[in-house]
Amino acid sequence: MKASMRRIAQSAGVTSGNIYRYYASKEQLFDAIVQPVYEQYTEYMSVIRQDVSFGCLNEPPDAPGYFSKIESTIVKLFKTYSGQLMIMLTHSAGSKYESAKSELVELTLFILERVVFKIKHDEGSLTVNENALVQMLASSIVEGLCLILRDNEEGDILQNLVDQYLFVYSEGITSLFKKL
Amino acid sequence: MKASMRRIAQSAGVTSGNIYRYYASKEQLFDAIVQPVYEQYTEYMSVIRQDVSFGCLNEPPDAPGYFSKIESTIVKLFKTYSGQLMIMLTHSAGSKYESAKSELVELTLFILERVVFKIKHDEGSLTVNENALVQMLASSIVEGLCLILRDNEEGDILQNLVDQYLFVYSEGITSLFKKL
Amino acid sequence: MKASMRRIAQSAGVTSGNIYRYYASKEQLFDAIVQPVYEQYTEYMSVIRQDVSFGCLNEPPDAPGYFSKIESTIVKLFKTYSGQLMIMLTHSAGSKYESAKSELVELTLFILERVVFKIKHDEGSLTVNENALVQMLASSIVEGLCLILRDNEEGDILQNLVDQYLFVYSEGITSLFKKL
Amino acid sequence: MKASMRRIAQSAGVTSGNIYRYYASKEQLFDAIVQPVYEQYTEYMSVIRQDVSFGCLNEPPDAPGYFSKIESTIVKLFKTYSGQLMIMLTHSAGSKYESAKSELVELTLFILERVVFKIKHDEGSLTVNENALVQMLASSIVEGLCLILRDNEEGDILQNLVDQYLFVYSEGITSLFKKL
DNA sequence: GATGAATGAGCATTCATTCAT
DNA sequence: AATGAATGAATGCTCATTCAT
Repeated sequence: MKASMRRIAQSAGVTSGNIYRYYASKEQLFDAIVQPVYEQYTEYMSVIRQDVSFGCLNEPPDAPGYFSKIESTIVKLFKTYSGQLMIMLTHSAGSKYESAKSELVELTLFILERVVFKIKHDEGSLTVNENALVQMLASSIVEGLCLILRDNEEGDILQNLVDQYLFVYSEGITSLFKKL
Repeated sequence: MKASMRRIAQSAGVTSGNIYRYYASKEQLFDAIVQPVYEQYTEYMSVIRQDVSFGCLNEPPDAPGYFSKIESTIVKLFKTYSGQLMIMLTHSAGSKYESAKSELVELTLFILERVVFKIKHDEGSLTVNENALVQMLASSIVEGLCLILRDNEEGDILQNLVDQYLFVYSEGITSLFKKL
Repeated sequence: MKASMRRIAQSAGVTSGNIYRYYASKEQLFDAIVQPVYEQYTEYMSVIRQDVSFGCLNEPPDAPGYFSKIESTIVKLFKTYSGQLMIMLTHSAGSKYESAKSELVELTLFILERVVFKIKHDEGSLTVNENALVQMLASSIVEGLCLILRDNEEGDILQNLVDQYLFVYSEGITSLFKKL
Repeated sequence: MKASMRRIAQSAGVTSGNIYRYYASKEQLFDAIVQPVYEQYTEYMSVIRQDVSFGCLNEPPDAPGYFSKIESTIVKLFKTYSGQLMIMLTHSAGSKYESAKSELVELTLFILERVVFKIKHDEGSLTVNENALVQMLASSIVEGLCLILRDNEEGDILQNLVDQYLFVYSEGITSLFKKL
C-alpha cells in the first residue's frame, strides 16, 4: 500500500485519474487484486488447521507430512495467483490484509507445537523457552516462504525450493528438539 | 523511514527545525543512527569472511562452527547497539542500508557454499538448482535473524534463540544435502 | 453551475462525451439553456424601461402600475421558460448570466427612482441616503422574486405571490417615502 | 465553502500548507471564523422567539415592534462581527452553518404569522394561500437583509437601511393583509 | 453521430525542509 | 544554538474535457 497511485498508474501504463473509473479508491484497487487469493488462502489454511487437529489423534505426527500440506497449498496458490500472492504477503501493510502473513505464522505455529509435542513424547507442555523458540521458528519459516515467492517466478522451481526449504526446517527442528 | 520528522523530533525532545542543524536531511539523521553499527557490522563480516576462506584450507568445515561466528557477531552487535541494529535491519527500507541485510545474506551464502561443498565431498561445483537453493536458504536465515532481533529485547534470550535457530539450519541443511 | 457534467448528462439521458458534440464547454451548455430566456428577458426589460421613461412625462407614476409591468413580464417569462428562468436567476453564479439578476435590479432601481421622485413631489434629486435606500430596495425586490421562482412550480400560484409581493413593496415604499 | 484553500491562502497572503498549522481542516478554519457569530446569533434568535411568544398574550402585536428586535439584533451582530456575519449568511453552503439563514427565515415566519393573525382580528387560521405568502415574505425579508449586509460596510448606514427596509415590509404587509 | 475510456489540472491535506528571529 | 512559522512538492481523489472506436 505504500506505492502512490500516480506511480501505480504509471507502471500500469495508465493515468491516475483513470484508475478511479474502475476502482473507487486505492483500497478497492488493492482489494480487487488481493481479495481472491486471500479468500482461497484463508480457506486452505482453515482446512489445513482441521486436518492437523484431527490428524493428531490417530496418526504419528510428522513435520514433513504437515509441512507438505502448507507447501502444496502455497504452491497451488502461487501457480494460480503468483503476483497477487506476493503482494498480499509482502505489500499489504496498511491494508486489511496486513494480517495475512501473521495468520500463516499462526498456522505454522499451530503445526509446530503439535510436531514438537510428539517429538518430546507428549511429556507435558512446552517450556517458556521452547515456546519462544517455536514462535520464532514459525515466523522465520513464513518469512522465508515469502522470500522464495518474491524471488521466483517459475512454478516448478518454486515448488522445488519450497519443498527443500521445508525439509531443512523439518530435519533441523526434529534434531533440535530431540537434543533439548 | 516512515516516522515523520515532527514525531521523531518530538520523541527526542528537540524541535524539528533544529535537527537540521546537525543532520542535513532525514536520510543523514538515519545514517547517523545506523552508521556506527553498520561499520562494526561490516568489519565483523569481513573478518568472518576471511576466517571462513582460510578455514577452508585446513579444517573440516562444519556449519555449526561457521554459523557460530555469525551468531556471536550478531549477538555482540546486538548487545552493543540493540536498537540501532534493529533499525538498520528492519527499518531501513528506502535508505542506503537496505543493502546491510543483503550483505549479511551474501556472507551467509558464502559460508553455505563452502559447507555444502564439503558435505558433497568436494565433488565439483554446485548445480543450478543447488545454487538457487543455497541462495534462498541464505536469505531465509538472515530474514529469520532479523525477526529474532525485532521481537526480542533481552540479550540472553536473543542469544539462545539465535543459537537454536542456527542449529536448526545447520542440521536441516546437512540432512538436505546428504540426501541430494 | 455546480452540477457535474456526468450528472447533467445522465439526467438528460445522454452520455457526457456527446454533450461536447453540441456544446463546446460546460459554460456554453449553460448558455444554450439560458440564452433564449435571457434574450426575451433583456428585450422585455428594455421595453419596460422605455415605457417607464415615457410614462413619466404624462401620467401620474404609481408604483403598483409600474411594478405590474415587471410582474406580468416575469410571469410571462416564467410561463414560457419556467425552469430556464429559474436557472438563469438562481444557478448562474460563475457564469456570464450572473449579470441577469443585476440587470433586473437596475431596471427596478430605474423604476423606483421615478416612483420615489413623484412621491416626493419632484422636489429635487434624491439624497445620498435615499439613493442607498432605493438601491437596496431594488436588490431586495429582485432577490425576493428569485426566491418565489425558486420555490413555486405552478404558474397561477406564482402569479398570485408575485402580485402580492410587489403590492407589499408598493405600499411599503409609498409609506416610507411619504414619511421621509 | 466553495473557495479553494489555495485561493483562501493566497488572498490571506500565506501558503496553503501553513493554514494547517493553525486549523486542522478547511472546516475548522470555517468554524473559527463563523462559530462565534453563530453562537450569538442563535442565542439572540432564541430570545426574540420567546419575546414574541409571550408578547402575543398581553400586548398588541405590531410588526414594527417585532421587527425592530430583529433589526437591533442583526445590527448588533453586524457591528461586532461584520465580515463573519456575512460569511455565515452567504458563504456557508456545504458547511454546518448552512441552516443559519433558514433559521432566520423561520423566526421571521414565526413573527409574521403572529402579526398577520392579529391584523386579521384572530379570525381563524391562515388560508393555504396566506401561508404560502407569509412563507415567501419571510424568505424575501431575510434575503434582503443579507444583501444589505453584503453591500454595506459601515454600521450606521447599515442600521438606517435595515430600519427602513423593515419599515417598508411592515407597512406593506399591513396594507396587504388588511386588503385580503 | 454517439460512446465511454482516458487525460490532466485542480482539490484538501501532509510532511520534509528552510529560514527569520 | 534553538525555535517554530512558512514553504512547496507530493498524496489520494474528482471532474471538465478529449478522442479512438
